[in-house]
Formats: sequence, C-alpha cells, structure tokens
Amino acid sequence: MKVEFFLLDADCIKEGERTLIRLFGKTYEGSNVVALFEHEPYFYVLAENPQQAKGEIEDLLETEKVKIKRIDKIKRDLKGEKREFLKVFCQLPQDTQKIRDSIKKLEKKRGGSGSVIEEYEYTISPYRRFLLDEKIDGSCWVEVEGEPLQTRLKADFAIAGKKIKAVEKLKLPPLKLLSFDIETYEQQGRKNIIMLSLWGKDFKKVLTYQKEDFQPWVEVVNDEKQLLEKFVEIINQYDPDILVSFNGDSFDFPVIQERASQKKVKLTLSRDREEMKFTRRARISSARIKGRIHIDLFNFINNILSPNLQTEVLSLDAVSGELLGDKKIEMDYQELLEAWQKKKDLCKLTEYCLKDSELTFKLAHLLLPQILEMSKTVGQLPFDISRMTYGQLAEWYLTRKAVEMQKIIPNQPKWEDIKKRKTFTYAGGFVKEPLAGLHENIAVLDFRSLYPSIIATFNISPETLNCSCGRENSYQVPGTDYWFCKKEKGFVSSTVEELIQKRAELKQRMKKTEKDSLEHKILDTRQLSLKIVANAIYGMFAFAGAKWYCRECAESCAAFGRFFIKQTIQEAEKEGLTVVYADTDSCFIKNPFPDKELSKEVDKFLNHINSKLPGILELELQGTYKRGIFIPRETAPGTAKKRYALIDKNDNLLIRGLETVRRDWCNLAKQLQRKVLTYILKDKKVDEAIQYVRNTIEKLRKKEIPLKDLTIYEQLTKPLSTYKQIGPHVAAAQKMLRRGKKVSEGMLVMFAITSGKGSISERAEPVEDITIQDIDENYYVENQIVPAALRVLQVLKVTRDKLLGESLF
DNA sequence: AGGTGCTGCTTACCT
DNA sequence: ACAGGTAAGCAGCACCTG
Repeated sequence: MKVEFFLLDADCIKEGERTLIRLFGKTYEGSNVVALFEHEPYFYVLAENPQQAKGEIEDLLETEKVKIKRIDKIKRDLKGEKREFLKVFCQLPQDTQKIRDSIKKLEKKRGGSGSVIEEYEYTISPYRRFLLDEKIDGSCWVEVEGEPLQTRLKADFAIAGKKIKAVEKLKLPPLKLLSFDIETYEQQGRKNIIMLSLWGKDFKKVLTYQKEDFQPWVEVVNDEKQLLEKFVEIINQYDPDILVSFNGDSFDFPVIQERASQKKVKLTLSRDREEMKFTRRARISSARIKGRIHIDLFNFINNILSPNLQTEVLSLDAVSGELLGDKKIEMDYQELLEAWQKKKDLCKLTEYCLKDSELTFKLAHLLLPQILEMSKTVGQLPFDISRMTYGQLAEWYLTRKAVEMQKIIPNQPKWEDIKKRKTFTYAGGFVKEPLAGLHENIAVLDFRSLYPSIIATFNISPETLNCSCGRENSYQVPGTDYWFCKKEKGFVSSTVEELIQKRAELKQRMKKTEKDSLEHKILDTRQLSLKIVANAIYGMFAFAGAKWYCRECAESCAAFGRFFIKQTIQEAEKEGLTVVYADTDSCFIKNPFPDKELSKEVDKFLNHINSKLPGILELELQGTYKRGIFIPRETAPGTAKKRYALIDKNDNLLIRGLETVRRDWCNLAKQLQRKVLTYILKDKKVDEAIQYVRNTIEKLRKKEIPLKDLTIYEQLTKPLSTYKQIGPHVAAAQKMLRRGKKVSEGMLVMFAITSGKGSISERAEPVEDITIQDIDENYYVENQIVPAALRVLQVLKVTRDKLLGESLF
C-alpha cells in the first residue's frame, strides 16, 4: 500500500533487537497514521589505514562482546578533502555512542595502539539521522510505501514502511490545534492545580472542583485527581495534532506531572499511549508528547521573536497585548487566592483562566505558520525548531546541507575546547563618533545583509581559509594575515550564497502577488526563515560551542565590514557629503549643499559606491529624516555612540540607545524623554519641553503618578548568591527571598526606590510590597526625570537649574 | 562623620 | 548555548577634611 501524509512527529524506539523509526502524520483527509521503518544507526571512523583499522575495530568489539552489524568503507568529504571513512552500522538506538566510546581506545592521540584518528556523527539521534538521510523536512508531505500493520498506537492505521520520499505539496492537512493553561494555588510550598482551561476551534472548557453558578463551558469535577483524569480524557478525545502552551515546558507540564504522580494519574497524552516524558535540553527540559507537536510559545518568542518586540517582559499578557492587541483579564494573585479560598468571584477566575488559553491559541494561530515554515527550511521537526536559538537553527541548516553534499559533520567541541575557544576574541564592527548636536536632513544608508554578503562574496568558509593557492591568488582579508580561496567554493560560503539567492527569488515572486493574499504571506514567512538562518551564520562562526566554529572566519567578516564602511565614509566625504555617524554597516549622511536636493545627492552617491563594490555587496537607502539629535557622553568628553533620535517627515520618531528604549529606566522617565524629544525634533520647542518636565515633577510630588510608571525592571543574570556588588535589583531580590518568595536566575526583578535611610540599593523594594506612599520622589526627580530630560535638553544649552526653575535669573 | 572622586561590577542596548 | 562595541548607574573603597 501507498500513503501520503503530512509529517508531525518522529522518534526512535527499540523493539527487541531492532531499531525502529516511527513517523506520526496526518493524511489529507485527516486520518492519523503511523509509519514504522527499520533503521540501522551508524557513525563514521577516520583512520590512517582504513583496512587495518577495520580489523582492529572488529577484534576490539569481539573481545568486548559488543555487537555491530557491519563496517563499510565509504568516501566522504572532510574539510574540503575526499577521504576514506569506515561506516560502522550498529543495532540499537544508543549503540553509536557506546561503540564509539569503545573505539576511542584505538585512537593514537589518546595513547591508544590503533590507527584510528577520529570518530564522527555518533551523537546524531536516530530519528534525525533518518530524516536527514531520507531528505525529509521537518514539516512536509511524505509518500510511504509498505505493508499494513496492527499496532497499539493511537492511529487510524499503521504501516510497515519500505520506501519513503518527500513530496512537494503546498496545502496543510486539517490540523487540530488545542491550547491549555492551568491555575495553581500554593499550599505549604506545594502547588495544587485548581483550574485547567482548554481552547480550540469551536471548543472551550474550564475544569475545576468548586461549585458555583458557572457558565456552561465550566465542568465541575470532584477533586484535583479527577481534574487530571479529565484532562487526559479530553486530550485523547479531542485528539489535537498540535498542543500549545505558554511556558508549558517550565511551568504547566512540570506541575501537571508532579501532581499526576502524587495522585497516581497516568499522563497518557501521547499517541503512543505511553506516559508523557521530558526530553533533556540545554537549559530546561521540554515536555514531549509523542505523535503530537507540543509547542511552548514562550521558547519561540524568547529565542527568535524577542529582539523585535517592544515589551520589557515576555509574559503572555504583554506579548499578546503587543502581537494581538488583546490582553489577559486583570486579576492579581491575591485576588485569585481569595476567589479560591473564600469562593468569592469564582466565575471571574474561570473567565480569567479561559482567557489565557484563548490568547495562547490566538498567538499560536499567528506564529505557527512561521514555526512550520522554519521547520521546512531548516529540516527539523516543529517540536525541536520551536525551541531552538538562532545558532542552533543555523547549525541544523548546515547539517542538512552537509548530508546532502556528502560532507562529514564536524564534531561538537568538548567542554575544554569551548573554554579554550572562549579565551580568543577579535575586533568587531567600526563605530564612528557622531558629530555632536542637532542635524537637519539626514539620509541613513546601510549595507544590505552585510555579513552574509561578505561571506558569499569572499568565499568565507573554514576550508577555504588560507588555502594552498596562497595569499596573492586569493581574497585577502584587509588588515589581517588571512586569505580565502578564489578557485574552490567553500561549504558554508556556498550555503550562504544559496540562501541569499533563494531569498532574492522569493522577494521577486512576492512583488508579483497581491499584498494581502495567502501566497504573499507564505512567501513572506519563507523569505524570513531564510533571512534568519543567513544572519545567524556569522554569529555561529564565532560561537565557541558551534560545530562549524571558525574564529578566523568571523574575524574576517568583521575586518571586511570595517574596511567597507570606512571606505564608504571616505568616499562620501570625498564627494563633499558630511558623515554624521556610522555603525558597523550603516552610515548617516547630511547634505551640506543648501541649494541641492538631498535625495538626488544620495542617489548619485549610491550609484557611485555600488558601481565600485565587489560581488553582491550593496549599499542602500534605509530612510531619510528631517532632523536628528546626537548627545554628549556623560562619563567622558565627546559625543555618545549608539545613542540618538531621528524624526521623519511624518513626525515618526526613531530612538536608539537612549533611556526611552531601556527597560532599566522607569516608564515615567522614558515617556517624558520621548515627549521632550518630540518637542525638540518636531519644532525645537524648548520652553514647552521645560514646562512639560516641570509639570511632570509636580505631578510626581503630588503622588499623582501610579506605581507602575515608577517601576524599574532589571534582570538577575546569575544566581543571587554570586553577586560581588549589591545593586538595587539584587537588593530587591534579596528582600523577596527573605520574604519567602521564589527568586531564580534569569528572572526580571521589578522594583522601585522608597524613601528612608541608606543607599539606593538599601531603599530598593520589590513593587509588590509597597504602595505609592513609600516612594522617594527625590530619587525619581534627581535620578530619573532630570537626567533623562537633560540628556536631550543640554544639547539646547538647558542647564539643571534652568530646567528646574531654581535659577534666580 | 561626612564629602569627593575613582574604579569596577553590572545591565542593557546597537548593529 | 550568538558576536563585539558601547554607555552609564551605582557600590565600594580610598582618601581628604574638619
């Protein structure tokens, strides 16, 4: 029989002495299908003398009574050279690692006797190996040929697969999406689940175990045990393909698992009818539900989206506020406790709980296309993709390419290697000190994808570095002793080149489609995936934990980058243009000719520069602005880099680096600085700005400013006990700890400065423990409002005394 | 005891 | 568990002054 299905999930199991790959999928009609494939895990061995090594390995495994299937000899590319490898086929899932450990004894470099040099690819998990070798992407359609099979798995039918291939198909099958969320109540340090909500298309439910006159979507059960049982029942009945949570990996599922084990409830949520498991990852474990895709949106938002978000906090409330324009129902923890303990307003609590699931569902609806597209681009399962960082996405993309091109994948560095790598640093981008003060008519030019373009243009790749062609016949890296081959294309560089080309094609196709059409949207998510991967590769070169680590490559990218931005500045000045500022790949120019039009001068300059630039390097116009301000440094003489504000012809502000965009400044000071910038940049209304500051101070002194606008956010970047210096956020966190609250590494401390005795730190209090009455207005005037305002106003010669109206004149 | 000025720890930003 | 370049606040300390 032959079946076509959309791949959802895959894993590997041991059945007797066999290794089986399980593919879980969905047919176009919506049937659940499982395909099982026999699989032989394998890894590669590089040896001085492959024939001799083969014998030695066989003898060694014989004496250690380790079973393998066979050893083949095979040619593979290692760092640009074709070499002969031994391909060792194993029997069971973990055998590649185990057998590799045995063979390690034959490595000469470890003092062994044999001719083995190194082993490769022994850590790639079997299901990933299978997908890589069969050229199957993370979320794509496959066609499987095989025999029908009886299984105990939760599927409409199963198939013992013989053949598999990926098929190109645009449409998705009917996928069922379900989101969930829990509310907990802490008692003697133990979390109890008091409520659980679920949200799907035409489905909403809240489970709880206290009675009231509830909405019809609330189901009252007897107790927590029954709540958990009901949860399992609903999952199996509704049978979602994608289960979505917000923080499910680190909160909901750990709590659910803990309570389920306490109450002896079996958490059989998976389609393999086994209990839910956590798979270990770097920082936190992930809750894996076999056969379904558990997407924890927090991971994706935190790893991929957060740099592009405005919000200070990555809470469900803040993120959905920004992305959906919808917020949680307002209810603080105290209210929640009271609702539960005193049965007060329990209805509101059910609505609150349900709303969380609704928001999670809607966020999933918005973000899932990007996750699935990314999964297709990178070629890993959506479960894995949704939890990856930029570096990991780049690495798995390269891994897939390497397998395609029969190249050996470099080994993950050992811990000592990582430590050693971290000791090397190199020079990065060039930053020009800005011309001080206000400027009119600024054009911002920047290099399109500077580092990816450099990698592609100059063939920057680990194997092309300092090639045998010699310096003179190659691309020489300015200001360094490195060069890159002009003859043979490198692996990483050609991959980046392909990414850029594919993206350009997609952008062309996008131009031919309607802006609001589905096709346009699909093309857009696809080009964004390619952009993310391409941009991550430079960082990956310099990342000590990366398989394709190459410090010289990263260093060369930066060196070329510095060369071209400096050249651009020089050329601009030669053409009589004023360069106000430059940072890494951008250049701010001002038109010094009052009689000439800026846009024409810019066009002329861009044409001039682009005709000289090599390869695919291109300088483009990012935008024009009618006015901009650059601010003096606080701590040293001169003008500050990376801190400025621009205003365009529609009076839109672009603010970078200033207090306005920093979360460790209170909202009041940030909003005030934005207002001052608007007054100044729009029409230089200095007096109005001063008046505004004075009014704000007055409001503050009258306690008319809410506490939330005085809150400062700062992250604990390490364990609380390891701080050498107790700053305000650390002091506030210490107080939280003493008051019995949970304090953890990575958490965002929300605090405000109160009046009283001692240093600022001593007066920093967690906001949850204080009211507006406790606030030290003087601190907020002197350390927040005045500095934020003066930063801008000092450019217009406003002094502190003038600002506060304390001057006698 | 209280002020002053420097250094280093720390965070968050820019590209 | 992504890089280097940069600004800036506050603690902590040495030192000075009276």
